[in-house]
Amino acid sequence: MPRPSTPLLSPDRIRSTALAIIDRDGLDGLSMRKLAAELGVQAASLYGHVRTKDQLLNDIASSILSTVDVTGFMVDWREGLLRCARSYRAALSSHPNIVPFLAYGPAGRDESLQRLDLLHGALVDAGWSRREATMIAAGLMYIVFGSALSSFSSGFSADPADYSDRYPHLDRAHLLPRVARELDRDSFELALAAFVRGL
Amino acid sequence: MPRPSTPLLSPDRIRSTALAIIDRDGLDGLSMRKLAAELGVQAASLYGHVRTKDQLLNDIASSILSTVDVTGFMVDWREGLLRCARSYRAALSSHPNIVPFLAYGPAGRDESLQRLDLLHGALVDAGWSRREATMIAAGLMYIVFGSALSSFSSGFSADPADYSDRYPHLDRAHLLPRVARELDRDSFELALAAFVRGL
DNA sequence: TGAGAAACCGAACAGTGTTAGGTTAACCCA
DNA sequence: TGGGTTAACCTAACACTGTTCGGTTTCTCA
Repeated sequence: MPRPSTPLLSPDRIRSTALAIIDRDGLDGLSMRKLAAELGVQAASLYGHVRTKDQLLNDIASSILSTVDVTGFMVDWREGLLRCARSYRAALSSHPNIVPFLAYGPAGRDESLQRLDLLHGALVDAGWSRREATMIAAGLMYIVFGSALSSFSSGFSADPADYSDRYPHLDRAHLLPRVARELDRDSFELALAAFVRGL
Repeated sequence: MPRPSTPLLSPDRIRSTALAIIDRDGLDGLSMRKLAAELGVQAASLYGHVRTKDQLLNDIASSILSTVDVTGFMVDWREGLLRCARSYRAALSSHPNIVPFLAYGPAGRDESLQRLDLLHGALVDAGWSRREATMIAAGLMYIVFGSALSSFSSGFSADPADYSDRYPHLDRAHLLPRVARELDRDSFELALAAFVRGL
């Protein structure tokens, strides 16, 4: 098939299909050939619209992070931290399979930095020193990314019986995926509340 | 070269060489052929000592995590949390390039679970409910892993000039790798202290 | 001394991201 | 209406990756 009448590919379609594959099959489940096949196309054709796979993943990540909301900082810096962290986590946990990628490379993404910059400014305005503001923002990111990694409760999804005898103190209930989700959220809320309260 | 008089390979030698490559070249820098070459051997020979690359990485991770110290819980649960978190972070940050691997797969590693179990038991003994203990332990792991990801300060190591104009609020100082290390540690300590204090 | 296992190697398989070069259709301008 | 340019796709290939199969040699143990 040479040049089709209406283009089959567009950066948007590529990104959204790639994200769908990641959501469905995990980060390792995405290959350029598979992505191309899903788009009804050969792998090489993708490179007319996308510079590299890494760039594609970065673009996807950026578009996810762009949904993070840092407004509501004008009220109160504590409230601002809480909202920002919750919004960040919501964005990440809507596509958990891409989090390992974020955790991988450098965080030099524009979206991250713009939001970090806003956060930093708001904290300085609230009376913290620049250094303190940087550390508080970093601490917040620790909790957000740590909780999004899903290596914890969600990582346990094996047979609870395997664990119960070997780790007597661990509550078996949280090994069930359904409970794990909820517990993960509650753990995040607890960590966030404790962190902000302890400042 | 057929069978040599004294074996060239051993699981230990393979693990330590692999870890050295990871430390030097990053997680992506480790391939079985490169590892074999560094050991003066062909890639296929590795599979007589190691089941799979993933298993090798898991073993390396386990040996790193085995250095985490969870003693000192008998004094005080707060002190126990602090020590455990610091020890955990020290272990991770001694080999930062392997952290993305830990952040990736499920945390079903024996070393992780044994320590989590001890932590959990100590918290319950201190009067927390089982559910609370689980969430506190999770929160602690969020901070430890979040801070070990190095996607933050260490991820910025580009030219500070690139950032200063676009993100006016961000302190440029932390873009220097030397300062970043220190700032990362301080951010971790601040987050940890705030978290434990806020409980 | 002989059997069997242990340790390594060469070659191959299926998969990966990516590039070079070719083919055709759509578009724009004369 | 025709001709050249360009955009969009393709096939084929390259250099990798993890892993397996079968073979060769040497060591170990009975």
